[in-house]
Amino acid sequence: MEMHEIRYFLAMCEALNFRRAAVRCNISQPALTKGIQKLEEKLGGQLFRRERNLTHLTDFGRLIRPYLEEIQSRTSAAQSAAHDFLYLDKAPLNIGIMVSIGPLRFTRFLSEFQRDNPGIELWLHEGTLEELSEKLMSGAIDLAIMGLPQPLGGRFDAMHLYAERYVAVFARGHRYEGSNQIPFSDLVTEPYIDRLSCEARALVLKQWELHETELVCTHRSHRDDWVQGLVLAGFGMAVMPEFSISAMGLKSRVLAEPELSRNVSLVSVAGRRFSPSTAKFVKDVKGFRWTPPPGP
DNA sequence: TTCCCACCTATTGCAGGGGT
DNA sequence: ACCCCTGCAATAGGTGGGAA
Repeated sequence: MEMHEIRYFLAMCEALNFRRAAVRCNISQPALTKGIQKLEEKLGGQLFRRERNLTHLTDFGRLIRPYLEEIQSRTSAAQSAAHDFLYLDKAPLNIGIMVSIGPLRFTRFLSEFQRDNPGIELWLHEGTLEELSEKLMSGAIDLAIMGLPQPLGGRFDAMHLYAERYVAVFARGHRYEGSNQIPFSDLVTEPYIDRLSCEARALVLKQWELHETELVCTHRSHRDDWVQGLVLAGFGMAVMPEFSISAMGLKSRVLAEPELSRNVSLVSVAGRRFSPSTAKFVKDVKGFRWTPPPGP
């Protein structure tokens, strides 16, 4: 069954006249007749009773009509959805965000992006490095924001956004408050709260080994909000990227000897063509000033 | 694997004609 | 005069083969 045949049929249902229906469809009357005949042939029954001024739908035609109306309605909806997607109106955009990345550095960008692109519906998906890599490959997400201790290999392109240092976080009144920075050797004597989703976790834990000190780990969690809550409650200190701190009242100092940092990047699948909304996001990310100029 | 071209087939629309 | 159908030509679309 062809779409134009359905269109001709529905025009005939309205006009109940071959000539007038043809005018509505912008075709000649014989073309419309042929179209209706084709449809009748395909459906196996007569749709209209041809009686000059009394041309009308047969019982068979009345039975078929709602189904073909449904097809036309769905087709219009599909065309409308396609238009919205291509012209960035109600266009979905799925972005993966690594669990260890805090919203702090993104709120200004996201606010500008939403203002400039009100038609793009942003969906944020949280996940680990492995989970987001898999979702990128399967197409479940279009882009991912990842913190990378080292460059990604394989089929991925990574666009550098900003670098962030790792800091020690602790509660108010902790002895660290008196220092500008905390050397690792000073870290290993404190009760530690283990961030299981941290991509630098192995590097951090190695410090206890290097300093031949026993690790006193009071709690372990995949969730940064819980880790920060536990630190605030005085259970111990934790190590995390500086822009991942979200809890009010939490204190932090930069880690030193050695310094530890990571690159936050926008990751996409190499060689894969972007959808319009993805292309716009990448363009805006490129144009955004991720590292603010040094203040006065 | 992709692109281009030639050839074949199907579809569409116009002109004209028959029936009422 | 109006409504619908038939025959024919133009056009669009599909297929297969060859080149890059």
